[in-house]
Amino acid sequence: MPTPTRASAAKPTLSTRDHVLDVAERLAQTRGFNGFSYADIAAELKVTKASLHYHFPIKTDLGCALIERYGQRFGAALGQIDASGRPALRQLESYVQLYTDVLQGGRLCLCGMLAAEFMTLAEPMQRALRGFFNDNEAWLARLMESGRQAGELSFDGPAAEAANALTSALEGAMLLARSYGDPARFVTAADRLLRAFAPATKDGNRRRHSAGRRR
Amino acid sequence: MPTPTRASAAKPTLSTRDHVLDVAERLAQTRGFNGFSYADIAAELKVTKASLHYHFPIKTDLGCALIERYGQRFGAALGQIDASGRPALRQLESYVQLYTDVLQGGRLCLCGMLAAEFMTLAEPMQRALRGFFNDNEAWLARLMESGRQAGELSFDGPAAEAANALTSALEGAMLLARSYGDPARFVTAADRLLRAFAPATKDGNRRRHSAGRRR
DNA sequence: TGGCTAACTTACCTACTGGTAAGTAGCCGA
DNA sequence: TCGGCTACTTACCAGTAGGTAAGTTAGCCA
Repeated sequence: MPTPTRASAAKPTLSTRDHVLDVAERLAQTRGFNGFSYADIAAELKVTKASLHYHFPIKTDLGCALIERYGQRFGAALGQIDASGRPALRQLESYVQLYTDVLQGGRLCLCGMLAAEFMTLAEPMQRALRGFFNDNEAWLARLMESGRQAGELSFDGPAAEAANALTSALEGAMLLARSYGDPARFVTAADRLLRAFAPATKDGNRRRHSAGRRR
Repeated sequence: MPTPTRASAAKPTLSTRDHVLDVAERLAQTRGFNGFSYADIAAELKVTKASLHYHFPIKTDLGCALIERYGQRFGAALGQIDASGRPALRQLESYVQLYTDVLQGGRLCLCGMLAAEFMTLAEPMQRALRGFFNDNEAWLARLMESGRQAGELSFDGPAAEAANALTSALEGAMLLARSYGDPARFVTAADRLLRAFAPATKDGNRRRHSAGRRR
């Protein structure tokens, strides 16, 4: 399969390398980075291990590429939420929906999974991982702070702390929900979290938001 | 080292087997269950791999023993919290402190770590893991429900859901805090969570609890 | 004192791990 | 048409994984 005629559009070949990343990503999100081998990917794509090493000389290269691509996609999704211009609480719901979608595909957040394996990862992967969480938290904190200022969200303390707490809680909820094979567990926990950020109503209660399916 | 004269007290030998579990536990909590091998334990204890296989024929046996012992210790700690007879919010703080202590030792919760690796674990370990989370959630739900009835805690919805959400959030907060090598991140997130369960005061705000060190 | 058992060790096995070296097939631009 | 490049393959490799078989040693009990 020698570069399938490089199609019409862009420059990069958009082929084997991407397929490798797709498979590796799925394996990493379900079994962990230490839970799959080059041989697993090779078997699935019906190529040789050596061909994988051509694209990603050592496994750390593969891991870094995985985090980078995941981070870019995630960033793009956040950009879309931004662009929607909806109220902050709705944007927060969309943010949570990102996690729900991943879990419903039987996966964990790639970076949550890698965080568990953190101590076994080479330093470049550790750095990339922290970068992902930093970007994520920065975006969330910005949303939350502006939401609070607009009176659309309510919480106390620094927005960065609230953002970190929310991300952490979502990562943990994915972990536990998958152990029970029950994504609904995640949705329930996530709803509860979101409710805590809804602004108080006149009677002093917090607004109860959509009990049903969003989106 | 043939059964060190079976000492004075109890029946089991309280020796190599326990040392093996100690080392395996630490490795599992730092590197994950797939992140260490029999050889790692053997090297550290200066015994042969085969001797480990004598105590735990296959790795799944070791894993199950790990979860069982961890669950018993955790259960005992919960029993002590129960027995303290302190107000529910204080008990909740003690519960959180259990997690803080683990993290400060550079470790993750054993079962949180195993939850990440869930899909790679043999069925007996998966069952044992769900058992741990069930027990944990049942204890927490009981505490929270009775705390709510006593007016010492405030939250809405089923106590079991609140319990699941709290445990999930703590597990996730450990994960992220360790990636940053910064246990304070965990403490901050945990404080925020606890605050959400404190009963409302007359002025409609939630009581701000001890910003400093508990315990 | 002689056999039984617990707790090992020595020596080995197969499968798989990440990784490499050297070759090759097809395209592409000069 | 020829050299060079990309994207592979074949054929390896050493190290490590989990696991086993068979022996050894020391205490314990009858």
